Amino acid sequence: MEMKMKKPPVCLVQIVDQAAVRQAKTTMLTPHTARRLADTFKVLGDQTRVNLLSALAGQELCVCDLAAALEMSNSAVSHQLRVLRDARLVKYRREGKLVYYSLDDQHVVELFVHGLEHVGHTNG
Amino acid sequence: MEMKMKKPPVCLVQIVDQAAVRQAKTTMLTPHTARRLADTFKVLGDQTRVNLLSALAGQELCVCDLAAALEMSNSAVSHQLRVLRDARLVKYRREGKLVYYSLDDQHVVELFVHGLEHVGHTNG
DNA sequence: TGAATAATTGAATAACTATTCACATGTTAA
DNA sequence: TTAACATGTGAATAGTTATTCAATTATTCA
Repeated sequence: MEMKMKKPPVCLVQIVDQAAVRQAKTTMLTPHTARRLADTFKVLGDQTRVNLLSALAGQELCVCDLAAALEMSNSAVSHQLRVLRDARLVKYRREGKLVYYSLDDQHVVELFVHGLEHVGHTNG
Repeated sequence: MEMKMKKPPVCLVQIVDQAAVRQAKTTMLTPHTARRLADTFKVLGDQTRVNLLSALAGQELCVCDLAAALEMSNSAVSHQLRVLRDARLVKYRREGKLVYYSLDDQHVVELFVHGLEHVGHTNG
């Protein structure tokens, strides 16, 4: 969760290893890339959205069925689906009164797999 | 323009496709796993922590050098390092007054790579 | 037309979180 | 002991967000 607080004064604490700091600044991601990467992970960092994505891993589902599967209100699900849409993680198609959502690509699944490896669980 | 009002039904879960909902419930992660996966991504979903991890990608660094590289206060860095430690994403070793942090394993780097693929894929 | 259903959305609110500040802890060296 | 320094931490604060509720939009069908 990013906060736009005013920038703190640069701390004038002593640097131990100037070369190491310079090296770190070269390996660090650019501010723009770091922000975008963090934003991507932030979207994945919510249980409801993880549930939505894993429910969509095998099939497309309409909003009300997603709500039933997650046992949540349609409104709450719809709000989170918008976040996933904005992050280009899911796509949707309308079919009459229903809107079917599905994963936008397989990257999410790979991210889940690697994340689960870190978690230390392989089930799910 | 006024809207005709209708009281919402008591049960607001209207299932369209029972079989699809059952199927979704089987593909969904367990609540415990979903929570842990979301927690992992949540830790990665912060620009400061992304910066810390990418700074540590090539070398170990002490707290004050990390603070210098990120141009943040030692306190703010220390707070976030604790989050990374609790998530077992970084490890540390004390050397006199200094505490050197490093990546706990290289799996974080892989997560970053896959996350960056998605970032590059979204193009905006 | 109008009613019914599915989905979306805006506002409000409560819960969460990243940073700052002040102080505490721990280490080294005199 | 004392000082100096690196790091850690609790509380306060302010920005953020997930959910609920109510209303709106969109589509189909009688």
